[in-house]
Amino acid sequence: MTLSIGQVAERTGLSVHTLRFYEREGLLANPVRRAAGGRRLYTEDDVGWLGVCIRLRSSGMPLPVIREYTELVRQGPGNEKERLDLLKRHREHVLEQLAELNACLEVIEHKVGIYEGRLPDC
Amino acid sequence: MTLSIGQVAERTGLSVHTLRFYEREGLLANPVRRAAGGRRLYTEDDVGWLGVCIRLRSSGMPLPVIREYTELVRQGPGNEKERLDLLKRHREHVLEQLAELNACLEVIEHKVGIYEGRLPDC
DNA sequence: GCTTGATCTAGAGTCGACTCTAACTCCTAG
DNA sequence: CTAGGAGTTAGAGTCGACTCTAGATCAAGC
Repeated sequence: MTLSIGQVAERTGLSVHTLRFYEREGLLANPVRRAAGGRRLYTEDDVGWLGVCIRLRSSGMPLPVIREYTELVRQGPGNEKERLDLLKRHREHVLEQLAELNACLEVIEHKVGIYEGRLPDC
Repeated sequence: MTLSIGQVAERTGLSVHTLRFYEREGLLANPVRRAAGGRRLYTEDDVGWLGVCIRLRSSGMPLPVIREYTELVRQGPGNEKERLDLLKRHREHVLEQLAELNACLEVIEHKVGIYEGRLPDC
């Protein structure tokens, strides 16, 4: 079973523009198949991979780094160490973001506390 | 005691360019004082406020919204409800980001687990 | 007085990540 | 057989947030 670009857009929440853009940027693990006539045919696997990309993006991984990771995957077995390194580096980055966000949350909670009159103003 | 733009840059981690840019964008609660000769003189209060701005920014608040909040603060007492609304809206946004980041972290941990051989590949 | 380094302004440039346009093709329903 | 909607490409445009440049001024040490 294959999906059109419009169906994939609906499923992933990405626009068709963005899907084509991501493809041009080399973010897809396997080249997207084409129907006679040149239209893209996506598989469920493609959608799954896009899901991973979306997660990596939304956690702040730049497109070039996602491409790098994609290329490692595309090359097949033999570079697991590099993939692991890349993921671990990103994990650190995510943990830093979580810490920073929590610090921000504290600032906000504090101010909300003040404005709700639960805390003395400073 | 006052600080030069360079000293504030050092303390906040923002560049002097960014400090001037933020001022132009209306992100400072009080207008920055000037020395004879036109140089900026920052107070500790200014640095404190910049710290808040940095936190709001790093948690994804767009500059125009920070300006909006700044303007409410600048107007003085009487608009606490609006400030509170704005902060609460942002708090929701931060909580969503935390949830999303945690979801990303799970994906990453899962993949790391696979590459470390602790999990069966899928 | 002279040099050096920080600061000033106005405005231009950059960068990442989309987002859209134009001009065309293709498929389906009526 | 034709009208409309979805798809195609190459390339241009936008947007947010900086980041830098040019050319001038200022303050401190020699």
